[in-house]
Amino acid sequence: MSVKKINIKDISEASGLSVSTISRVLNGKAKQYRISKKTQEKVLKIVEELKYVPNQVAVNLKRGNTRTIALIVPSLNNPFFANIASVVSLELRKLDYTTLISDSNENLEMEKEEINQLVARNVDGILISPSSQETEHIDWVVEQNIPLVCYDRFFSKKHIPYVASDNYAGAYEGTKYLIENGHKRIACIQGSLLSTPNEFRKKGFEAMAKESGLKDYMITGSEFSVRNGYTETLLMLQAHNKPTAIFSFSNNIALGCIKALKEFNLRVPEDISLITFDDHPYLEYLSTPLTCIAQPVEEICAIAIRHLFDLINKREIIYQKVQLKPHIIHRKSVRNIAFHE
Amino acid sequence: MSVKKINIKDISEASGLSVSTISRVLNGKAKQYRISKKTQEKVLKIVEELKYVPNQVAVNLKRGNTRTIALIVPSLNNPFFANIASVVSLELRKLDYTTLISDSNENLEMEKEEINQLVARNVDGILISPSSQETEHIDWVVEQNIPLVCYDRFFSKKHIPYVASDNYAGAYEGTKYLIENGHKRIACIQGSLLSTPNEFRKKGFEAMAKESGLKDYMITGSEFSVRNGYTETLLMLQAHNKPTAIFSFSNNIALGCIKALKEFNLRVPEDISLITFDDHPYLEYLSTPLTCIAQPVEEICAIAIRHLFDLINKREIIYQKVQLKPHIIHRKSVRNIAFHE
DNA sequence: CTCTATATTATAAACGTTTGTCCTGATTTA
DNA sequence: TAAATCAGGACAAACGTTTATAATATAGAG
Repeated sequence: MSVKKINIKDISEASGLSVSTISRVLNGKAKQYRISKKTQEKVLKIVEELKYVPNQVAVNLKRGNTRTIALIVPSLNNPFFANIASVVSLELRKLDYTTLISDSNENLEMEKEEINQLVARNVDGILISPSSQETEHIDWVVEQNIPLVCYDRFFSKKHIPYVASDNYAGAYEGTKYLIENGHKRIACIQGSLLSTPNEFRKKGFEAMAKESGLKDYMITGSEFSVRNGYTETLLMLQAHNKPTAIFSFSNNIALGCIKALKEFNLRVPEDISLITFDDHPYLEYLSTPLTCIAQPVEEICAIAIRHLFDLINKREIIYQKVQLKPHIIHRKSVRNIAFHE
Repeated sequence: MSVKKINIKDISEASGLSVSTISRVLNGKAKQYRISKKTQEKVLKIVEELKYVPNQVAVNLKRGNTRTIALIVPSLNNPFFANIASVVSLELRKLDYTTLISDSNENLEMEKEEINQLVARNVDGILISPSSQETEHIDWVVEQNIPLVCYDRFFSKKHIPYVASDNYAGAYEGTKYLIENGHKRIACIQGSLLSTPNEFRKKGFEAMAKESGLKDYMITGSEFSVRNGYTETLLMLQAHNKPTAIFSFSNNIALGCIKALKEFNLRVPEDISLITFDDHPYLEYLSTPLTCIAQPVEEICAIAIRHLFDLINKREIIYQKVQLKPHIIHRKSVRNIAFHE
């Protein structure tokens, strides 16, 4: 039953050829070393028969690379990142690379541990959406010449390549849209204060607010989670003057928001308007189809991967910082109240 | 800038101790080999200073195991599996194992390739939701004594451990619920014909149909996808006598279903009732909160992991087949039409 | 028939660890 | 005082590959 795992030496013995010959035909170096057709066929035949597949661990050790890219996401439970994980792993597979998906749980310590693991495992590159602005562990990676690029979140103060949405523009436009629809009392529910997307979304919002003379607004919340969206909404609904519109800074926040609104029997958009960052297939079929600011996920992944491979292949690399414009998907959750009050 | 990756030999030289001593203190075998406190501290200090982290590739090669478990999902874009991926990777991390998530894209060839890769990479175990009933590649894994357990989908004809929902019971109960609510014309939209969950859901449905004398039903569809749900719904809505209820066999199918229903301006449940397999956070907030048959995801993951580790640790293992009862979450998408026609 | 090319395959070092075994002093036992 | 024990650590083989280099055989040239 239990067949010993067969290795290249077994093939060598079974064929009467040396291991180097086996290795060479298996690695397509047959002509380079002028190995006869006959020998090649013999090798291939035996390999086939014995179902030999080279031990990648040994190969990796010898070659020093692993054809593996690590993808660190803050949370796989966030559909935005699940989506990214799916896209990235499919893309990388096309390039014949394996993806190692790591969930840092929005936790710096876990992230550090993971980075350690990943470096120890000799990954060829790292794609990361960092959970904080702390960079010591990241610097360590870079020092070792391990290619690393940030996606979605990045380090504002470091020269580390990244690709992200233009969150400033997204928030700016979203806010503009709200204001154009007559909203004068707007509440933002933000996510992790430490993340760059949040920082820029906040700035974009504030810029538009300032520009249009909006005074009556609040920015609250502290986590990209359902719970945060829920409790913050609950809180603001009990304040003396409720906002006429809520700007949610992520899909999970929006979900919490909707939950709270429903419990309060508030209709969207009749009683209150809602706009959120991040699209999701279900958004269109909610009791009120949700207007959102959609990020160009596929493009972000594609460019991040390209940058990473530029690094891996040591191609001429300009200091890469890319911001992609998100776009508003208009659905039904924002009401025009310009003439209603 | 570019620091050469430091290895155990560097530590040995820097400390004037032999590599075996370094290795031993790092692996907690200090007392076993009676290494003095002083030496231990010295080693630890230098390791700390130089930020040495052992090359896992070499460790793996030497030890023959990788502390890595592969999780093969048919599609990460399916929230059900994304959820599983998240839960499994978090659980495994607690056990100090790394998870290698692989997306087989519902595609047997890809699955085979991946299994090859995974075996070549010396994973310590495989958790798989197979994309077909073909088992040649699986048998090959088992022959090599690589622990493998199926989750969600499995092989009906093989003695391979699995843990899944009791899909028969789920469909049986779901159908019963529909019938109790007066539905006499029911359409099922099924998923992949090759998958066991689909097989049992279909059987459960048919059993209940037979038991209650239901004659007027149809079973259609062939994929666990949004598109399948969409087109099948479109088709059945154009038939001469529309069903009064639709039983969707997965979340993605339901999404397609909802989309088609909306395009036809059909209200749920006033015009047509809908029930689906799989829960999802958004279901509660859809224009009609969707009644569903929820699978015990966390339990499935937990048990699958336990079985896998039983195998890994060669514990006494009874031929393990586990089916967990799903439960109906009652929301608003099924209408009682018992007295309406 | 010897010599040089040329075609083909073998040998062995190296990748970075772990670990069984051996070695050296020092201390204790008898 | 010789033998035995023990503390502390070093050596070197092994894991399964890849690859530079060496080796051998064959054939054609002269």
